[in-house]
Amino acid sequence: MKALDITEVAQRSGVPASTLRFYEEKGLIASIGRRGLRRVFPGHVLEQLTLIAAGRAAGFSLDEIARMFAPDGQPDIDRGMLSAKADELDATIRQLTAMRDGLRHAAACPAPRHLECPTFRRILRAAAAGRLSRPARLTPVRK
Amino acid sequence: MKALDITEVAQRSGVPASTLRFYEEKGLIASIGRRGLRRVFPGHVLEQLTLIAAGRAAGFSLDEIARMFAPDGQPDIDRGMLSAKADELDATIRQLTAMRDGLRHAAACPAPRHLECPTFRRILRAAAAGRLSRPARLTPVRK
DNA sequence: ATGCCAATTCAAGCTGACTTGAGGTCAAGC
DNA sequence: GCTTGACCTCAAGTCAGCTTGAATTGGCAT
Repeated sequence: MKALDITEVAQRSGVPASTLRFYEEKGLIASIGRRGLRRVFPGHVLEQLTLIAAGRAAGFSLDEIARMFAPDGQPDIDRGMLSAKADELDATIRQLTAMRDGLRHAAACPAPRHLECPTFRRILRAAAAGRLSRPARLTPVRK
Repeated sequence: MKALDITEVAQRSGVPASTLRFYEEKGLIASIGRRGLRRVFPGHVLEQLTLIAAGRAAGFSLDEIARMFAPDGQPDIDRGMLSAKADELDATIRQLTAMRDGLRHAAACPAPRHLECPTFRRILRAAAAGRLSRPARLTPVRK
């Protein structure tokens, strides 16, 4: 796979150069040299970046993601960790679903005080019940 | 509903007093007076805290929660906004569901390299494609 | 050989949601 | 009336994940 300099990586991946440098510093990706001042990355860095984005989307921290890569950049994913995360996501999904239903109900319910509406209270309980553990951040809030 | 001082609220809700003060400063909850130095809150603050927790669980920021609910816990903003939020949550839920399925697959898949597994790649694409919108944070990382 | 321009380094700053610490105050118990 | 202890205020610190700014460097075109 062809080598790409940092600007090309930034353009193709949509990840800002500053973030690429930051990720390199953190050990999430590795450059294979320089072209003048410019970092040069191996072509597969693009897939790594996709993986990183997906991991972030699933709620992994950068540190956790870093732990998933072997030193050579090959994914070395702990399967137990993956299913643990899947379980976490399941809990999150249930919670979000309850919240969504709560919001829909609140939007439709004519009761003057939602906290007194039994349906809303039931939904609240459900939403508050399971404790999630990690953010599922997405949309890098790129403006 | 009976008034509670800050310590009682903290004990019953599990929310630290420092956080209660912080929430009050932010306008998310309101005290109704003092008993000596101590803030006194109306009894329904407990339900408001539940609502706040649920909102945080669903990925709303404190500011958003403040905007969605009047200080008394009544949904304040127009119903259109509430259903818009519900729609947002729906998108997030679909995304997380795809991600969860991806993780489960990765945990089970015997392929030596996930990046070479077609299913995993498809899931990666899906995860990278749809952009979630918000974090779903919970478990206040209370140690 | 001389500039230009973009990339580099390093430190500092930013946002969100709190927590922590220093120093002050108040009601209550002895 | 004095000590005690919990709460008070206000400022500063923390953590993650980046971004921004200042000063520097190096390839490329003239």
